[in-house]
Amino acid sequence: MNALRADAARSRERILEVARRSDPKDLRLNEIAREAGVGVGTVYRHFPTSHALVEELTMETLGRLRALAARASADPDPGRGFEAALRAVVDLHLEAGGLQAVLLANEDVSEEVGALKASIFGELEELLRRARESGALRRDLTTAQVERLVCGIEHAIRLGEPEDRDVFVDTLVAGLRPPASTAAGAPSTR
Amino acid sequence: MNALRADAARSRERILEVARRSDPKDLRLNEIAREAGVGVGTVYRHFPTSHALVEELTMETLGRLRALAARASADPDPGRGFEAALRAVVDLHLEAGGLQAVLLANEDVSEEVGALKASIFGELEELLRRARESGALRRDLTTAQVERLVCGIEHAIRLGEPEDRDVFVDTLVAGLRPPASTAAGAPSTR
DNA sequence: CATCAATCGGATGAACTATCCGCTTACTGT
DNA sequence: ACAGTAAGCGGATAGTTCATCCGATTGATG
Repeated sequence: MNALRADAARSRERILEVARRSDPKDLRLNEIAREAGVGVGTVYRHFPTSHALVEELTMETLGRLRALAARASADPDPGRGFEAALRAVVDLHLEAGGLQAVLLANEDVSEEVGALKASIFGELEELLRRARESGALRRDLTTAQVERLVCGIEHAIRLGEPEDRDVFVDTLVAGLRPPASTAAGAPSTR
Repeated sequence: MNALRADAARSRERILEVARRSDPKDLRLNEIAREAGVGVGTVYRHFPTSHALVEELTMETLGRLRALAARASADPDPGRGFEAALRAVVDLHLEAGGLQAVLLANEDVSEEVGALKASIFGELEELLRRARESGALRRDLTTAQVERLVCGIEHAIRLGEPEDRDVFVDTLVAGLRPPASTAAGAPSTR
């Protein structure tokens, strides 16, 4: 279907290569065009929006996120799986600056991205459901809300030094546990 | 010292009035000039940077923040004072969009703002110190870090609906408590 | 009311976005 | 090998917003 012409594929690669070195939160398409030795029109042909470009840059990260969610879901201990996933997800956010924008967007440019996101959210929904049932996660938080809290922590870490990461994530993890948590006991609905 | 000329004072007021209606995170000085019926140069004369304008807009909020910190410090129960302050501070952040930028800036345009901030931070430092000692706050978090976490929560709330506020703040509050809080020696006054 | 420093206004240039369209080029079939 | 053609390319360009500069204006002062 998408038999890209040879020169087009080359341009696309050039653009992506340059874009990868740029800040995903502040992509200047014209500047990228110049650095990639390509016309502005070419960039806009391949990526009509800077968000489209961010999506493309984030694809690989999305793949890793899905794998990570699957692995966490497979953990026999939902609480442990959940916490591990949480930490890994925060790391992913910190590595890939565009992840937050891609995950939060409710409209996706690329269908591939949309499908990946749906798959990821499905997996996470299931993971969190089990975490809630096992008493590892507050019952009054939806998956979408947890996602936003992760974005908040990402924001907080970016405001300061990377060294904040561990304490901040610890803080988040602790905050997500049910209040008045009694170790491993039954969730006892408060 | 600052005997502002009559017309200058008038312009200044006009500008501030218009600016108060704008989004503090996205001030367009040229647009404000137009709406205020004033030349662009006039705006830039009074506020050389959009940050300077934000500072001015945030002055009142800073005053409220200081009062709030003082009140919390006066609470005989440091834990309760701390938690109350935390909730109020988050509210302040949500009301005044520019607060985060002003608090996080390490260089202040206005000396008045600098002095206010210093006073506030001093008060908060003391409040948090007592909170830590009383076991209401993790010992491995500095005041600056807590401030960043508050900014993170603000970010998370803004990503979604305002209804998230209460749960999110609960989450933060819970996360800030010392880990393994085995109620041992917990001074809780309830 | 003459003087002048403070203030004003907006023309202006720089930076960036995003579109449009004539020119060029890689593929296809013969 | 080569002509035909659709896909792709490049960059001129119009539209924005930012921030500066400076000649014209005006409020304060003696």
